[in-house]
Amino acid sequence: MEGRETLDKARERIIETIAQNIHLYGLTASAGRQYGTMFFHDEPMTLDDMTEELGMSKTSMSTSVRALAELKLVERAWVRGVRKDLYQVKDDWYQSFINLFSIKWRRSISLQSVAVKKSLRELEQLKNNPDISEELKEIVEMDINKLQYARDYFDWLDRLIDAFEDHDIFDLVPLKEGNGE
Amino acid sequence: MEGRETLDKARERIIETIAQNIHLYGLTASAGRQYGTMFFHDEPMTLDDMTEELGMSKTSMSTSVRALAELKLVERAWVRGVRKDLYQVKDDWYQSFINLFSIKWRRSISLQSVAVKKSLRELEQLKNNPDISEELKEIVEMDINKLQYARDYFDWLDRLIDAFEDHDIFDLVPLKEGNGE
DNA sequence: TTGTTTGTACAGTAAAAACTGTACAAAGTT
DNA sequence: AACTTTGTACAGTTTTTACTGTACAAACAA
Repeated sequence: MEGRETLDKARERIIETIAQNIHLYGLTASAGRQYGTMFFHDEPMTLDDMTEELGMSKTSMSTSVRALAELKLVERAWVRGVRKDLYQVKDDWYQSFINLFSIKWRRSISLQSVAVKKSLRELEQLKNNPDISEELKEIVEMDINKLQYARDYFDWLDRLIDAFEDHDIFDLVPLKEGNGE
Repeated sequence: MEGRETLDKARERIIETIAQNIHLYGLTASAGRQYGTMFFHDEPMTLDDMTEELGMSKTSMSTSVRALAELKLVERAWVRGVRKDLYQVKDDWYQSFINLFSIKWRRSISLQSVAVKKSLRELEQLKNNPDISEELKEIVEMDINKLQYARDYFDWLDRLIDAFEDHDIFDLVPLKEGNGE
């Protein structure tokens, strides 16, 4: 087999594997293919480059590169003399993993915490209402327990993400040597 | 407002919030609603109970409870005298979080590691091929570096999940008091 | 055995998501 | 100013996913 062919096959395998697994980041296989392509492309790429490389519409390239950028998997680059928007992958994968939590999980936890706290307040008040039956009160108390558990859990998740963001996680799970942490 | 009504609204808010956020576990909103319903339902539920409660087909309940069980968010329960399959939520949410990584992430990491190692082997061999041009060799060496980085990253992720599974993570990010760890 | 209950495979349908092409606004160029 | 280039909003289409209903196999009951 020709050398360049071997190289391309080796790359293609990685790109396709990324495409098949990036759903863990809530992204589509196409976005994954785009990411993988940029990963091996050593210069920053324009939307037209991606259209060319992936054979998809420029509109698609625009929307999915946006999704990648929102998760900070790629970033814009500036090269003098180039007017088109340029994108390149952010090459710190550890940070990208952390960003998934900082961005997607943090938002989700916040929404869920708000809901839990609101329901908790309502149920605490209901519990103290003297008009409710003993039977209902017992159910309310059980639900309060469940929601307190949920509140603690989301608080823990928040602290976990703090530990990611502060890089304390690397004390517990160290990088290999020579990884520059 | 009637007491029972307050309770139901408080529950409904939580169930809907779970439904809107369970995509982080790769599950559909319907599966989230099913999970939330079971969370507040103190007895284990049958597929027919769920059909009743959620107004969806039994087939749907069957497939989505399967997805929930695969992620170990719910488990089967046995109650003497009941012939139907019974399901209940697993009430350790910390463990459920860990299970997400043990199950979904671990599988994904394994697939990606295999691909990376395979491509790495091919490129190492290509690099040592004396017939390739100097130009190509340089590209190959850069790709090898990238794949070594990827290999190290997946190795780190694997060790991170080990730390989750071994509960070492709770040394770094402790539970609140009274959470039974 | 025959009859009943229960879960799910499978085919078909409905709904949602991904993708494309056109059209246009914003910014740059001459 | 007029013209060009670039990114994206939006409408329409294609593809995928979620969901339903039927049919049936497995397990149990009589």
